[in-house]
Amino acid sequence: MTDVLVVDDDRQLLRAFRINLSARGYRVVTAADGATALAVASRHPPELVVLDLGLPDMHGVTVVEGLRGWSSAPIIVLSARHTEADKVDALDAGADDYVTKPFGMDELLARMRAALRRSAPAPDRPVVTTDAFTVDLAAKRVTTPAGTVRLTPTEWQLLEVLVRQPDRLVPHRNLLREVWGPAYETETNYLRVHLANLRRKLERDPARPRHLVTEPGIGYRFMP
Amino acid sequence: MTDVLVVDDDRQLLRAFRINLSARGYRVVTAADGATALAVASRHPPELVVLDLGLPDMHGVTVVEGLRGWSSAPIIVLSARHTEADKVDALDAGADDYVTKPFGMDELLARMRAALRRSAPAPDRPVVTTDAFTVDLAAKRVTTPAGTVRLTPTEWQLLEVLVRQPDRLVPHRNLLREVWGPAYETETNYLRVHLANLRRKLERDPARPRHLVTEPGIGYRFMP
DNA sequence: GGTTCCCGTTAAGAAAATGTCAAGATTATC
DNA sequence: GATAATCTTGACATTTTCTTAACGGGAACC
Repeated sequence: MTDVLVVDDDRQLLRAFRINLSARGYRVVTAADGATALAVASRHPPELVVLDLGLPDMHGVTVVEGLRGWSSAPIIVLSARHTEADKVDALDAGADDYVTKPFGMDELLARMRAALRRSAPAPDRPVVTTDAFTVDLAAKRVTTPAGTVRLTPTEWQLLEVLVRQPDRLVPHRNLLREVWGPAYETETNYLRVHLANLRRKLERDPARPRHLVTEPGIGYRFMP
Repeated sequence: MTDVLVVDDDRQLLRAFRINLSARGYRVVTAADGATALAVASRHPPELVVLDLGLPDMHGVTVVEGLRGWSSAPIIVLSARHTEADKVDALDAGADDYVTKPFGMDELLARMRAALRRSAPAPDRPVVTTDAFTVDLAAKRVTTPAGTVRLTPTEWQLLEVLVRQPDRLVPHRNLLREVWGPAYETETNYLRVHLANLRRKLERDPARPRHLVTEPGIGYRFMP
């Protein structure tokens, strides 16, 4: 089952999408504006995004950039604007396709299949292993030498953001924004507490973390 | 240099493509019908194909299928036909995008970039290397022959300002302003201390810096 | 030869960030 | 609606980083 996020402020259209896509075996999540789209996406990472550029709260290209910061899922942009400049902007921001309204549902479905086919050879690995634990992002499972570990929802989101970008230093702000939302960008307490919990569950020696590393004053880093 | 195969029976259009794409750094190969397209492609495998569906000798979809038999290069289809069925057929045959004529060259170029981006194997990050260390600004990682080095926040900011302008002399004032703020433009002490720390961590012989060079009385310079 | 200026080095105290813990609040689950 | 699980919040000890000041060396200049 493929997770699809549909972002549009037209409730009518959202309903049509939900019906059409569900009937074809997609699991559909919807959002009516850019902010909730980004929040929903980070909470529930989609495998494909259908994004209307005309959103009430922010420019669609901003949403594309926000998603591309951490996700490589294909993004199909919908828009009523036909000018070349609009298309070039959206595509260069990281969108995979640009469909102008009005469009046929069959065409959009075909474009979705093409985008998914192309992204299928998976730029992001489903499983990541270290010498202390193994993370299966698709199955949402973590195993250590001691056995399977239970993670809370927040712990999962944190771990996912870090694991999706191995060796990369993720600033506090990014972590907080992607897990808790833009309003919590200063709550570094949360990070300390939940990172500590993650370490206690995953690291061989939680007092000396080797895979979930602190970079004081900046953020955290996952090292395989 | 990216190899592009353009298939179209319109000589005029082929000429336009050759000029436009060559000017943007693509290496262009052309074919006027399906048979020669397949022959040329197998002899000289392209990294992207622009394919007009209206060919004199065979149906464009047949060409798509022929290419997909062995190549996974992105295929962008051009067509004068707007019906949904045509688009669905071409996309489901393995095409990555479907552009209807008439189209703008800027849009097509943007779609080519998007397709190539998606088919690219590894999104290589921009890194700066010297013979003593390597800086990955995106991941915030520095590696030396001895291994990875940990930098403090101010050390990172300093290094970033310098590395972003290779070979360029950055005055004290600029460094201080960008790292500490406009109120600290005279605190050259800070520079001495933190530059020394950077050198100790990065330079082969910190007493004789070869990459983080002092320009007495003026500022500092990063030399790759 | 001495003075001055600029720079590198060092170390100690101040400041800031982090890890840890536990209790209360919230949410989920049955 | 009760119970369990999870999250938030605040306090405190610890670690890391930054600031600050002092000292010495080297080059330019008188």
